[in-house]
Amino acid sequence: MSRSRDAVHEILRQSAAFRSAQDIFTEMRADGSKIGLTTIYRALQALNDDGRVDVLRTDDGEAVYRACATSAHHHHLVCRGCGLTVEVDGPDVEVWAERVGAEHGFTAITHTVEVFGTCAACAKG
Amino acid sequence: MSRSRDAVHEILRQSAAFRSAQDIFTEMRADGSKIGLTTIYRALQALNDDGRVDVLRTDDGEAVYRACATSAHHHHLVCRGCGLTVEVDGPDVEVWAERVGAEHGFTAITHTVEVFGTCAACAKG
DNA sequence: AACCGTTTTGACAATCATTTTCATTTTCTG
DNA sequence: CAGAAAATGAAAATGATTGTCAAAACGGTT
Repeated sequence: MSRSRDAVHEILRQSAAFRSAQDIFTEMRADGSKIGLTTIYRALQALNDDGRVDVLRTDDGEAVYRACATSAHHHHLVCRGCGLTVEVDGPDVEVWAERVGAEHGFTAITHTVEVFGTCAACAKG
Repeated sequence: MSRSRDAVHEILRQSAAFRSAQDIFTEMRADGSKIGLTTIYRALQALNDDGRVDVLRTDDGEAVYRACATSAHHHHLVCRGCGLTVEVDGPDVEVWAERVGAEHGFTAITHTVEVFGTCAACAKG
């Protein structure tokens, strides 16, 4: 529901990179929208609750969001330069995480795995 | 150098969990120290620059620190209940990350991998 | 011990992302 | 269309972190 939420979702769909709330706000305002920053935060939170967008934290603690193609469990390969993101799979990693947890008596294992690098385009400068 | 920095380092050494700046501040003040919060932030930053402490972000974006036993590359298995942390190794994961990056033309690959779970003690309640 | 330049420290203000509050507007539903 | 419920935006409140700056602690030197 809600027009704003769809608009925010749409912005994310059109971007291959993770985007911050401020970032989305700036783009939408530039496009003539009168949306408020608060609404964007609410939309992102709702989209995330519904599993429609993924969120991760940058090194400086800012939350960034992305509309991923799949809702299945996956990881990200993110370009440090332009933010270009590729969704990747890591069956071995899933198994490893479970095993490591079990070996130390931990249960209800979850994990976060993100891979960073410089994409081919950015490497050229 | 600096007394405060050693004091902060010492607090971390005595904890198996990741700790926040505020958290460390509260403990030191309770112990009678007159240290300021600013100094703690500076100490943590310096210790991190020197590679003496690891840092990671909680889900709500707070930075938490830990003095790890090894300075070599490793990952963490963290208890969601008490924060108890075990340093773990994942050779397969390193290889996987490199391969995934290379497959997509990315260079200068790095990665973050953290495993969360409930430790045996916390599972008992 | 008194002196002096350097480093460290801590109180306080400033920043920045995010959340809350609250009154207004929009959307639904009957 | 009325009236209730949900959504919105502006502005204030939070909370972590950083910047500022003057006071305090050091270190080495007479």
